[in-house]
Amino acid sequence: MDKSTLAREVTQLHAEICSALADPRRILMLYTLHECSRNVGDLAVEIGISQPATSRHLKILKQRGLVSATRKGASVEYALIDERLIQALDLLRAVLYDRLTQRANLVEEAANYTEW
Amino acid sequence: MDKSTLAREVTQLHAEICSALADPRRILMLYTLHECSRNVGDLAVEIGISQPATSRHLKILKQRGLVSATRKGASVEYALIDERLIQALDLLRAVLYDRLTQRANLVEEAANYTEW
DNA sequence: TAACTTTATTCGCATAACCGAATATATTGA
DNA sequence: TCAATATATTCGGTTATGCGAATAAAGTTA
Repeated sequence: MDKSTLAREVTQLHAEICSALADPRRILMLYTLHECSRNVGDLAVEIGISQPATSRHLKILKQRGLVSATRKGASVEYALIDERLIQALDLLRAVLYDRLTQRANLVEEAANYTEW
Repeated sequence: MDKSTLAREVTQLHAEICSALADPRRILMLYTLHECSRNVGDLAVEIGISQPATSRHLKILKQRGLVSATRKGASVEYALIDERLIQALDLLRAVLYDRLTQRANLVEEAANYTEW
């Protein structure tokens, strides 16, 4: 594998990590697991989705190396792998907030905007 | 709109930003635009994809508020909106590198692994 | 206006992602 | 082993995303 092929592979993996983040439930899961590790059932209740859906989302996060899974008796405890995932999410959220704030200011300034 | 509805909306937008990052070409575009702003044609050459594909990817990045577009005569110059997007991408790439390095070390340590 | 350059969009299609429902697997404890 | 609990997977169908090819639209210059 030559250098540019390697770079392409890494960028592909980079995109796969991002696509693991590209779902609101999975983002909530990561923030929730950042508080503390949890098993599937508790996480399902916390996020408000079904057990199979929770399990499938966790599988995706695990495949991409974002969470770890440890069996604890009958249940499986999932944990956030790396604090930097939260840092990255926070940065993106900050960009988002700036965008919303900016838009809100425009609305204030121009009262003829009735919806946005 | 109540508080939890708002939170859900924001998380949805958060996920939409992440999904804008969930493609290797778009990641390359953001890193490329971080060097300097470019028009569509130059970016297409740099990334190595067609002009229509480039335009479509840029449309997605623009819709999600990640790049800006400024017409400069016949061409349109695209620019990165926010440095923090690169910081976020770098953090995710660092997590990825750690994962790859860790895996490589395991391979070194256990010579009976022939593929990974 | 006509020819040219640059960018954006549409169309038809293929693939990937996601869901609910049902079911399978794993673990514990009686 | 059997019942109960916890987790994971499969199935079928829907929606979202991506592409190339063709075409439209916008801007420039003669």
